[in-house]
Amino acid sequence: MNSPQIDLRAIIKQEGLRYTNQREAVWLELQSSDSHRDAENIYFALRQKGINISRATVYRTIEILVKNNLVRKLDLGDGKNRYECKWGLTHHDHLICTKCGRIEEFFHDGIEKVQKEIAAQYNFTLTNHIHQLIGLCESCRSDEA
Amino acid sequence: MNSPQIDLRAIIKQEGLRYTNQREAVWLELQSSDSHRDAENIYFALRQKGINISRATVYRTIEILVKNNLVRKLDLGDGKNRYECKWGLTHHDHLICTKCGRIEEFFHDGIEKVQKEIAAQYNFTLTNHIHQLIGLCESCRSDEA
DNA sequence: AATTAGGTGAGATTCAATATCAATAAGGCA
DNA sequence: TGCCTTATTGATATTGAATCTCACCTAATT
Repeated sequence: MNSPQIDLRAIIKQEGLRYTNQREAVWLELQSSDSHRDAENIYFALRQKGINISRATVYRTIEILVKNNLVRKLDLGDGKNRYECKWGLTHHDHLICTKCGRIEEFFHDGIEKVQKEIAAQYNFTLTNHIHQLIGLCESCRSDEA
Repeated sequence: MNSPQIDLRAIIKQEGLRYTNQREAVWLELQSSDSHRDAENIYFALRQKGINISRATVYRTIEILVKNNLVRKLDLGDGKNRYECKWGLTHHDHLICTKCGRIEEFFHDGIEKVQKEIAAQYNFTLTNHIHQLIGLCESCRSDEA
């Protein structure tokens, strides 16, 4: 399921922004992997490929992608944001192993529905949610003790 | 339901730590309000009361309280951790208004159960979870144009 | 009271993320 | 195509929460 060509150029234009090599590069880099990467990781990956880009631009571009719903920002609680390309992915939340950092994705329709009910009950208009199950994965648990 | 006297001294001792004025002060300050406060807020509140304490000690003490399950650390995604005194509170998660910062608390037994099921399914030992519903509260929604 | 090991505070340090601003390049137009 | 306007970029400084350092202080035991 390789990127069925999202037209980033069109999206960027629609926002009244300019389509630059750097913006394209960040988008391609994010698309190249389905893992949960931080900004520094993206930055180094691009530099290593010989692409001239600065941290500032990486951060700025990711922000544009997030705002346009192409990329999801994750806060795993370790002080740095992670990003995952949303393209081709269905919605999911995360299970996180505190020891090895392993991340599993889960989805539960019932929870999604209940979330909406709760929001309605409190008169909130839901725009987002964060749901992370935190613990030890199987192999890390057996390592303990 | 005012603090039915948790014996912080006993807990601190049991940890092999010393019971100091600063540690007591941080605990009392956290107990004095049921809102979601950051470390800086606690720090200033104590200083304003004439208590001599440093940021380092505030952070260190809160960490002790968190480890001993007296205080809950919240990451609301704005770069600073918030803390809430757990004493007398039942478990709950949060609804957060992105505009005014208002925080509502919710609890749903069904979700709690499903979380455990999901963890079991992935062979994770659950130690914690983060569940935040993010959006606009009623009044902020009507403010929007 | 003396001892001693843990605790504290002021300030330095870390680190992710953002701001600054001169230099650069995208994209419309002639 | 070349020019011009203006958004964008990049090197660097800056921010801000949180942590570290280490000399001084104090709780707690004898």
